[in-house]
Amino acid sequence: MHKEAYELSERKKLILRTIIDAYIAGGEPVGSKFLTTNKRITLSSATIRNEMAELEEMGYLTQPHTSAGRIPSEKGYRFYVDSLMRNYRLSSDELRALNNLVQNKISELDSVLEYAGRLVSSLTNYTSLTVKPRTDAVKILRYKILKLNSDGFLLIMITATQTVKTKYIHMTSATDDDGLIRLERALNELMCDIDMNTVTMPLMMQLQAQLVGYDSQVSPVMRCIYEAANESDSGDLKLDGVNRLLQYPEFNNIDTLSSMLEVLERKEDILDVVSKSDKRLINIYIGNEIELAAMRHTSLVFKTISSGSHVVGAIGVIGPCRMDYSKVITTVEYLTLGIAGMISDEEEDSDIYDGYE
Amino acid sequence: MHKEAYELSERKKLILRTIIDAYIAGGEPVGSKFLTTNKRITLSSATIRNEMAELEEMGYLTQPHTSAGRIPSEKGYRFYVDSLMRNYRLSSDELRALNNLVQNKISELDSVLEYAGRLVSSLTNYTSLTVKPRTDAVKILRYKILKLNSDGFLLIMITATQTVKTKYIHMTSATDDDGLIRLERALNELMCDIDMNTVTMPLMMQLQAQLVGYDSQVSPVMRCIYEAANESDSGDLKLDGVNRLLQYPEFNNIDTLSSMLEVLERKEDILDVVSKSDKRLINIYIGNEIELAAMRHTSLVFKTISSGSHVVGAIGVIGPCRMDYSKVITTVEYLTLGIAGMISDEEEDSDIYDGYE
DNA sequence: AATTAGCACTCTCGGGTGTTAAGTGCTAAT
DNA sequence: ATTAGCACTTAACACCCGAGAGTGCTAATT
Repeated sequence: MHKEAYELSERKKLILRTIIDAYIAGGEPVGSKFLTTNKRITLSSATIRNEMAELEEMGYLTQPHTSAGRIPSEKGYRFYVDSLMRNYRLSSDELRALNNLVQNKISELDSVLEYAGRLVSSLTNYTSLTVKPRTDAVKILRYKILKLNSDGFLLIMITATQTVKTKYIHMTSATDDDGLIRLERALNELMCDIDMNTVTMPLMMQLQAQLVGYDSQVSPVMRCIYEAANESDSGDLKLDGVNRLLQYPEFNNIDTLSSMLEVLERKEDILDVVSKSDKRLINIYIGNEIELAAMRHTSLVFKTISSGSHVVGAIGVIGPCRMDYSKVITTVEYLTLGIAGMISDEEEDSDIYDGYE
Repeated sequence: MHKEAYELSERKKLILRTIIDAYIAGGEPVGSKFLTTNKRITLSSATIRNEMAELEEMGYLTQPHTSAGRIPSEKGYRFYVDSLMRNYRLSSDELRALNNLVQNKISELDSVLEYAGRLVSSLTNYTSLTVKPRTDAVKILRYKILKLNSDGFLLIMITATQTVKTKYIHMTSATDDDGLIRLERALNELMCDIDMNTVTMPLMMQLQAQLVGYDSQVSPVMRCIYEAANESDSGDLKLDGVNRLLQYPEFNNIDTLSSMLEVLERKEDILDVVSKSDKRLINIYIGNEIELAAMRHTSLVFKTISSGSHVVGAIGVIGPCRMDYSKVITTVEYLTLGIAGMISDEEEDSDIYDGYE
């Protein structure tokens, strides 16, 4: 699969994997002597040292200083994630917690994501992130007008993405029922399924023409429609368990921590990364693999949740490069699949999206 | 106003104020020698030392260790805020930034709060917080039913707080228009302006009775109404500029920082404090004045934004006890007033709340 | 030819020590 | 009542030293 796979002997792979496992678990540089305690490695420390020196030369390991053990480099982690890592088996407790959330069928996606974030953070002990995707400008398929009282009416818009938006519109001058019916008809004739940025003067004039006598209503209505169509939910990123990062020695340094918090606060950047990501597979960014300079010492793992063809959210984890990738990946994948299933179940009940905001 | 005001000679007050001003500005314990450089104080360091010793005995100052200068105690800060502090004058740059936000009439309250938070944080250099209040279970004043297609209809609910909620309801069995009209009428007769927790069996049976032939529709509708009424927007707290706290030496200690982040993550606690606060004046909590143990070393300043009689949000600042109270108070008050004004302007345009989510 | 034992070397970490600077409290003089 | 002067306390910093961990290299062993 990878060129590197042929570059390394089985023995080197074993040593590399053992080192990375140990470093992920303990967080301290791993020395040759420690490796001799591993049952699967029956070599003297000297031989291991030679192998480690070669692995370092090849770029899989680095040394914090000459008299310390080795720690994985980014290339090392990458190879580990791609080829070496063992599958994590969720414990029964963990499974129970995860299933609990999925089966508990909380109807609103927002709260599902909130609980999911909290759960992922507590299970993995890293910071979790949940994303609600941005919804771009949207086309409106159909209009309904509902007179509420003598002062105004409710404009109901059904969008192309099968959601409903409503706006209350205050009537500047009394408009009789006939006017509202004509307005509704005119909107449905002229303003359906078009890109709001292409509304031109001729169209506007046509609209005005159809509504002679009620044209004072047109401009507030148009404003509302325009707003509703462009209400781009710019995407929402929520984090949970930020303070968990503090327990890892790599963030005991104030500078590292500071740059980390800065990243977490630049939510647009993270949203950008998520929006540009693979929508079907799990995404793993290790250290500098992400373009953000301040994320040099952190890794990001996430997966989007899809319902049918469209993305409804994403769940992931942010933590140190020394992350328990195996556990994180398993947890995130299990949960995203579960939530996707839960949503598609729900959609069987109702074709249109039930409950929106 | 305060008993303490009589306890202190003018000279003590001058010394105390000068110490607190200096400590807020510099963050380092203030010694007697430094105070002699102040033009308004024409005393020798020895005299000042005596006064400082007395102020310490009275509880306004403390000493980190015997050979350090003095720092204000919580009592000291409290007295400073209540009686000693000078008014801060916003600079023209600051005024411009603040006015810019207020005059820029962004229509959605959400984005206004978001920008306001960012602005407050950047102007004061502390962490800002913005709160959208929780909306409790709500009574529904009126129902409208709108048939969208043969599969289902839209249930529109106008609430007592003048907002509109809609739910799409899937029809299990085909229901003709007459059924929907009768459903709407029955809901408006029986289910208006009542507390959802008091819906009793007799009421349910009455409802069923009015809808003979269509009763299969009743239970999903009831479920939706119940959900809509109890969709308690549990309040939303957003923070901005968390990383700014790192620049203050009081948070250079990992433990302090950790407990701080923990507090920031327990948003419910902060929401609680805000919801129980004074709705008209600015609220200032210094250190332990707040019940949360982990906030021992932080202060919280905030003010709610009201439109007419109801609270639409709150803006504030979290920072070290050594906070530039004067600047923070002025900034927060100016901005909350500005936003309140901006909202009430808007409400002149439309009686009902225009644009909700 | 591959592996291993042995050893000199390097580097960090923690503890101990001495010095410096800041600031105090007290006493006696003004 | 105020102040000068002085002895005292303490944190902070720099410095040194030894212990411990781990390495790379060489020579011996399998």
